[in-house]
Amino acid sequence: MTSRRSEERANALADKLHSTAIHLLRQLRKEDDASGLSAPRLSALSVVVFGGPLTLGQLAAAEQVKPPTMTRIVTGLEKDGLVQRLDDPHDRRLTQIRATSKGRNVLAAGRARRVERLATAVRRLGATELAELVRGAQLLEEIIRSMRAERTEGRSHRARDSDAERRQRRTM
Amino acid sequence: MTSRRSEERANALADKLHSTAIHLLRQLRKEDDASGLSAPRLSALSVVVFGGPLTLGQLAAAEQVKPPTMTRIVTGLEKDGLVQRLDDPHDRRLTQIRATSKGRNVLAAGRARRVERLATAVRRLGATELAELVRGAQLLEEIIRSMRAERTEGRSHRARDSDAERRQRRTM
DNA sequence: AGGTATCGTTAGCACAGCTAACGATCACTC
DNA sequence: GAGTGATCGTTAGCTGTGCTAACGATACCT
Repeated sequence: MTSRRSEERANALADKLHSTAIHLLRQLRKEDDASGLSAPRLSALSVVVFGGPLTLGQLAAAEQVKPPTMTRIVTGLEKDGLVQRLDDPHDRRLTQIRATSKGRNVLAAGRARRVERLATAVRRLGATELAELVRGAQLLEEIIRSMRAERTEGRSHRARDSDAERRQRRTM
Repeated sequence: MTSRRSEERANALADKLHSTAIHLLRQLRKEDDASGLSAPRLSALSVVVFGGPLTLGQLAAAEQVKPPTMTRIVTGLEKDGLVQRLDDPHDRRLTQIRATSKGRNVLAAGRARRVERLATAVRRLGATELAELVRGAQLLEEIIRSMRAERTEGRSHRARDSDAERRQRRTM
């Protein structure tokens, strides 16, 4: 039973999370230049490094991006010698993406640099606040997971049928 | 006294906040098509609506963006009839940006639509969890504020001197 | 073998971010 | 008052990210 009151609070919170995420990323983007890696590239590289070799399609899905977009990101990373494209011997349509040792090194450095400012600020928190923020991040992560799930199941209860919706459905 | 242990936790948290923000915005971006307003435009419009009339430069600063970028965003909003450019009678170099009534209406609708998915997910939380998330958002907001402040003061303790740093300093 | 599906790429669009350079205006000084 | 320098917004041009549409290559399946 969602009361009028708690619904408003949920809306306000959603709104704040939205703008907060925007501003956080705008701040962090400023550190990108230092590592020479943009956010999408850094994020993709991270998946490749930690997620082992995987196909371009899998990588695109993991990053919630369409294949053409990931093609370009990988091309950029490859040009910098951070990842390799490898032919899959079993299915030659696939191209496996693997991190090079340079990629692993750069990731460690770049990632550290990128989060440094954030981590510095986070370190100023007391233990209690840190725990609270960890909890908040955890909740937000679950929420995002549930949002993603919502997109592929139980669509019928959703009323509107915008372009975005149709496109989404088409590409499923 | 920052222990080795808590430093690691801070790094891990910073890392998680980073990727979480990326994924949250990627999800929300999918709703943009529905409102016809991209995230930067929606955000700028929001500032104009709630922050009253303000100059383009102030708007750019508020959105942490360079003036040329804001010029284009405002041009787009103006083309859609959501904001107006007004000459300042006291200083004719300035252009005041003001929201139209259409802009106010569209903001309400678009903003609601954009956060709808997020709000829906948020509403599934229990009261306790909601409070926890509110607290987390609040902490994160403060952290971002402190990050921004750090950029303009006490720069000396920062060791590296990258292109990004230099550019930042130059444009201060 | 032939048709269909899948994968990655290419081409082409829109948008957001930046710097550099410029014109217009203001403010200050001589 | 005239000139000099600062400030504001715009324009031009670059890079990068995201998308769809269309295509070639390969695999699968009957």
